Amino acid sequence: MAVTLADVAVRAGVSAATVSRVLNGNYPVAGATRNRVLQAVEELEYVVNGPASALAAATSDLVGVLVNDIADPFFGIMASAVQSEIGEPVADRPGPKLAVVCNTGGSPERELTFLTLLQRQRAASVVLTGGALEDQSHRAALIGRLGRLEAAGARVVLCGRPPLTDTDFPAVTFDNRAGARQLTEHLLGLGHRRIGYLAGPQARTTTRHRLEGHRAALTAAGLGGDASRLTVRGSYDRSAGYYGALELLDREPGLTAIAAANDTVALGACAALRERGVRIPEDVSVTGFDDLPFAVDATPALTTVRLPLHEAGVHAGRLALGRDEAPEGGVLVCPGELRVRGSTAPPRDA
Amino acid sequence: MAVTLADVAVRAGVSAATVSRVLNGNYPVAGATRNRVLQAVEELEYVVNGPASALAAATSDLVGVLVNDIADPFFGIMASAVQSEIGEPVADRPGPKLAVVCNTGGSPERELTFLTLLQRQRAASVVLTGGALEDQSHRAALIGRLGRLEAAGARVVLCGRPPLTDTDFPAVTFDNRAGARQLTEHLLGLGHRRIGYLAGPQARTTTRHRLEGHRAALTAAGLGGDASRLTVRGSYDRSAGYYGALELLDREPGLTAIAAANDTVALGACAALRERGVRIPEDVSVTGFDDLPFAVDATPALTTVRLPLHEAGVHAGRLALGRDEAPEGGVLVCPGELRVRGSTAPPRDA
DNA sequence: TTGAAAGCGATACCAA
DNA sequence: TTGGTATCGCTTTCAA
Repeated sequence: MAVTLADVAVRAGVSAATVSRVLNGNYPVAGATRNRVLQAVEELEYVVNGPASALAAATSDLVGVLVNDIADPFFGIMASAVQSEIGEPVADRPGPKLAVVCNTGGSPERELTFLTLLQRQRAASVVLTGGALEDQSHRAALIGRLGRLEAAGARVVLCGRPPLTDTDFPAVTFDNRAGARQLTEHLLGLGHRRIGYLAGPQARTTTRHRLEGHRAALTAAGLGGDASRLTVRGSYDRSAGYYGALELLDREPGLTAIAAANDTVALGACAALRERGVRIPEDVSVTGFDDLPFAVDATPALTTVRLPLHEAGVHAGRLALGRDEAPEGGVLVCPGELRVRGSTAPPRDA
Repeated sequence: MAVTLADVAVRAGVSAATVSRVLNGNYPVAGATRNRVLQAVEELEYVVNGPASALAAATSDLVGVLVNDIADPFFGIMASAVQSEIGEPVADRPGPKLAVVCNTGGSPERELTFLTLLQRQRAASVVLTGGALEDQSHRAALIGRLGRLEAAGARVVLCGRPPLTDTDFPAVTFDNRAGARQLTEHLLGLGHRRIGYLAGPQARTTTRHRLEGHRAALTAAGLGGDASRLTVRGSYDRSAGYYGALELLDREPGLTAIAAANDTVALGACAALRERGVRIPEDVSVTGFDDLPFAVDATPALTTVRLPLHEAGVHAGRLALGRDEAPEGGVLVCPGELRVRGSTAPPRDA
């Protein structure tokens, strides 16, 4: 049988209550007693029984992090940002928390299922990252689930998706519209006129907002007419960028630039262009939306809209821990900031 | 207060024991009773209390997956393979397990710490993925931790690292030596004679085995003399590939090929070369070790040694679940398989 | 086939 | 500053 708190108590010659107090450090204990307890813990190699303590305290030290695609470095960075934030020992609360990374794969059902699983584990908090599905019935189901989670004592934080109306869960969001607009404006400023756009999957907040920003820029430049012909939709992965770029070249051989809804897609597009013998950035410029270390040096011509993702993850982590006040109106917007990296070539016919 | 098993029992007009039996499905219950219980569960929106059940049953349905770098798609793929193997999450049945992805960042201390946290959660099993540190004292500490985990009832599986001598934890491994050797032999077969090598971090099993394979190929070709001059060490990330490639070009301007210890490093190398105006694959060929969807179309000239990663994850998942017999001697080797993708150009002076 | 009741291991309240 | 002890919600014999 495993060593229990009672064993430690006997060894240290104190009561179970005292051991618990020492371990949780949230109650005054005499120095000498304290040392004896710690020594007993050491000698017996005692490891707290998480479930038992979660049962008694009615909360665990698990933090759920829902991601759309765990193989995408974007989410990897978010997850580790949250983990490093919650992993540090905190003054007011005992015990480092453990992040449970749940990969929904973008599936709404799995999103709901994971939330139930996390509720079952009595997760201390839950961070939902990445774009949300724009679907009324899913939205309703989601709100129901999150409401029950909150009622069960969990803290809910949205990170990278807009706040849920009719709820007041704190949200850390990006200004996707403005960012995408800046991105396209930048290309326009360089003289590009035939710009393809690789959009994300249907009915996602990020997809829509970024596309809106892109179109707004085009329209302002009097190029709104071509917009829909030069937009290809796909998922947020590399293959979408690959096939999307080929499709764009097909539709418009005179293309001089491609803007992608995220960096992973942009990399796929670069691959397709290279395979076709198209030079980057001399024949076509490719730009992606995120700003991952991942993408930084992969495509030297990449123009990125800087979104402090890591920082956002930390914010979400703090909110999940309850260390920050929820921001004004429950929403914290991480502003976009344009950053041009390497050379972004002018269009061929400029 | 949250809905409990007792509430469901009252509602269904049965005892708590019966509800438990219905929910766990591991005991005969009359059909009618069963239905009444399930209906009550539905009506009350009952969610099992994981900690309570883990306490009573002395085991949880958490499976820990330790990874070296969660932002590396390699580990993302491993993690999701394990997750999908241990069970498509289903809310109403306690069967499916939940993967807890722990990012060690390659730090030995964090590795140990996470293992303690997982033991505390009474994890049903633990999968350690990726190369292991070659350090006696860490190895001893690790064996101690894993032994205690096992004693506490957890199943331990190694995936992508060699078996631990003096223990009998099942292991799923890759033939890193043979794979790396094949990779370099392939380059040699194409006529390359000045081949740079981007090795991984010090004291890692994968680093050493792959380097040995590479050197064996060079030595067999009578090129062992240049090996150490043309080897640069770094971490397993993109920037290591970036700076490593620049360093290699510096040391040997006449370089015609670069082999990298993994795909992420290879991509970094490609970036550096492009930035320097070196053509890939015309001036220099770059090859990476893994075979990730991630890398597949990123570098068309990439020569890869195919390692069935997903399959390895599945194996690890099965072993973690106890669904497979532990393989002979506790070790399952996933053989390497050479696969050439795209064109790998001949050396300039060939 | 079902119910009653004894734990599982830690927490926190109430005394001392 | 400490100890005793009643929970917490579920699982699992043991009886019925």
